[in-house]
Amino acid sequence: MNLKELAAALNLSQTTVSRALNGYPEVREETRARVLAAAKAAHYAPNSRARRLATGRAMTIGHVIPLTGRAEMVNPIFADFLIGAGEVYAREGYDLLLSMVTDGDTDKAFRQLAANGSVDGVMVQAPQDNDPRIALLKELDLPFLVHGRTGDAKGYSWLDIANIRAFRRATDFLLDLGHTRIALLNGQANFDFAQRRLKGYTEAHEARGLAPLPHLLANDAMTESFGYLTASAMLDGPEPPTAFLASSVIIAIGIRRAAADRGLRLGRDLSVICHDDELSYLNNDVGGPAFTATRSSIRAAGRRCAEMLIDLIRNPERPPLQELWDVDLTVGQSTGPCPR
Amino acid sequence: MNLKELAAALNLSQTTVSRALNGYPEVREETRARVLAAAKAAHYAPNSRARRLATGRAMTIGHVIPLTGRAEMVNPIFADFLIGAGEVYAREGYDLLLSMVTDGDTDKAFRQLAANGSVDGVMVQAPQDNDPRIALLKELDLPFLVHGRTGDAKGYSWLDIANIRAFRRATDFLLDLGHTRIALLNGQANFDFAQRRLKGYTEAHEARGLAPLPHLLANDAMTESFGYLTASAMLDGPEPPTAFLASSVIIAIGIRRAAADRGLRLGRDLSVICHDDELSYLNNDVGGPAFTATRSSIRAAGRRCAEMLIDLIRNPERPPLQELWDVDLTVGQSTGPCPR
DNA sequence: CGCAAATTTTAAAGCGCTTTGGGTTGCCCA
DNA sequence: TGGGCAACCCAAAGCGCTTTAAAATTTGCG
Repeated sequence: MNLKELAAALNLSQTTVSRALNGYPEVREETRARVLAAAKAAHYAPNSRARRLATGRAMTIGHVIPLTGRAEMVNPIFADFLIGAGEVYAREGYDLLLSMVTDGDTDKAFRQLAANGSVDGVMVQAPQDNDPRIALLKELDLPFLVHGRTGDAKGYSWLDIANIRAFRRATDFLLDLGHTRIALLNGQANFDFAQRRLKGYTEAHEARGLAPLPHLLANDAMTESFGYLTASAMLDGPEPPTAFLASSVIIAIGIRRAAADRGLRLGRDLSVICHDDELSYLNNDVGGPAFTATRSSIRAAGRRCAEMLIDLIRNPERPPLQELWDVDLTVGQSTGPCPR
Repeated sequence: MNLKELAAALNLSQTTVSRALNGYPEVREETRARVLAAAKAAHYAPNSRARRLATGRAMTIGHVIPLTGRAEMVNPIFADFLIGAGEVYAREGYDLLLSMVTDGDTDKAFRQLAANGSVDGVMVQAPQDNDPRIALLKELDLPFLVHGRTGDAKGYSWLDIANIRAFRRATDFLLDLGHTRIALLNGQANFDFAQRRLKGYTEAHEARGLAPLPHLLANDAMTESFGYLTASAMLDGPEPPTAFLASSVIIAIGIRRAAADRGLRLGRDLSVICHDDELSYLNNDVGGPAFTATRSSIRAAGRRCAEMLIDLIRNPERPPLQELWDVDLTVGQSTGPCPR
């Protein structure tokens, strides 16, 4: 059943039927009712391919996930983000086009999307310093929204959390407890968020005249094994840390395993703070939060990012939207005063 | 730049240009070369909306993710699956349309997809018994592939792992080690895979004249907190288990936390086996596998499912494709003989 | 009651591509 | 010389919708 047939069955023109269906005012309410009833009865749904061609809008938003060898670290986080964004897209009538590209092809993917018009806008996640994607998307004149930010963060729209402040806060909390050997297990160094977190960590130290210890800093994809191996090595090495700061719950879980292996009790023998994206399957709150954590729901971020991007798409002339979310520190069972 | 302009610039008809670009034989190689060069120079890419309308193919595959209150458990698993599938789609020129729907609307979502022709086929994950989606998709005549299976598993295409065998194997392994109080922390009971795993577990017991202990069986969304809370309760309860069987690494991590809280060492005081989907950020293999596990890469499953689905789309008359993957048991550090 | 204005409906022109069904051209061979 | 056959190329007809411009109908009002 297509529009033509439906119109014929109703003895109306395609124009009128189309207008009735799309809520245009120039059709009598009685006619509209008739049309809607017939459409429903016939299970008519406009062909989206034709509609997209006719309107010139794709009603689709693209998420491009680069698959580098290692940065699939994005997974646990990107999934929840995706779900948040997807909820909003569904509500607003947008489709979500997910594109997996091998790392070097990100450029090509964006150009392709822009050239063949299969999306109205794209979401950019986890920017690195001076991320080339931003310049490219500006050049392509494709609406986009960055989750995170980079560089001077001017001239484009983004939503980010206050990483510096969060990690400064977390570090202060540990310093206040008397810890001085605090390890930082961070994400890969080229990500902007990792740099900001390091900055917060460093600032907290410097404010007290302390210097972070280089042997306690590590960057890598945020996997459980990174947490486990690095914590193990640090704990077994000289000048072991008495506290860990981890950029993700997943890393913290690895740290916890390393601690357990050594018979160390979290919160007593060893302190751990992590950044908690509030992943749905890693709820940190059951029976009181397990990990002391800086928290910010990545899913909520996905939702808000989607809203902002849609806003941008609908109002192309809008100046950049920028939102900085503050992050709170939840004290859990994984921290305690520095032993001895 | 569109086809018309490109053709005009080349002094050729749209037909010829289109054919040259799409590799049809009835165009001279010299002409084709000219066309390709011009297209490249002009950064021409055919408008996908127009192409889809003209060909009648969407070149898109749909994944519909139901967002029930709790089954967002799917997350960690669906993300890796998605990545695997996405790799194949990209290679084969298909787009991936991701649709988040609130649980009751799954039907509507599928009907919509079918009616407005925005996808050529859909992927179905985590079927429940007698999953209504399967009947619906048959009725809608939309190609689909099920990851998992249900019911008699005839009459439609699927890829599944040998859940019964895997869990029977794992249970036997624990029984062989002398464990008799083996807890099973399974996924939600309505999922087909959970039922099969329970079956494997039960069969292993019955083969030795043992009966599974009801108080050691639990079903829920596969989160860390489910593992933690349930294991905690069981360990503190009467007749505590000496071994756990978990349907996911995430659950096992929760169990490990419960064990650590009680000063129990895995592999010595308590044994744990889990099913490992080989999630990229939860590598179980660093420095020897942490958990003894039945393993099967969910990402590889995603890849294969995508290939099968595309095959189905391209050859609509093909009889159902069905693949059952065997699962191997990797012995790690989390299991040992029953203490005492 | 009649005419202009407002309301409702329509025919037809795209949107940018693919594809059908012919045309041309050039070459070979009788 | 010309008929037949490839090899190339093209005009035009869709694909199913939206939207413009105009026609038909109804309404308002002196």
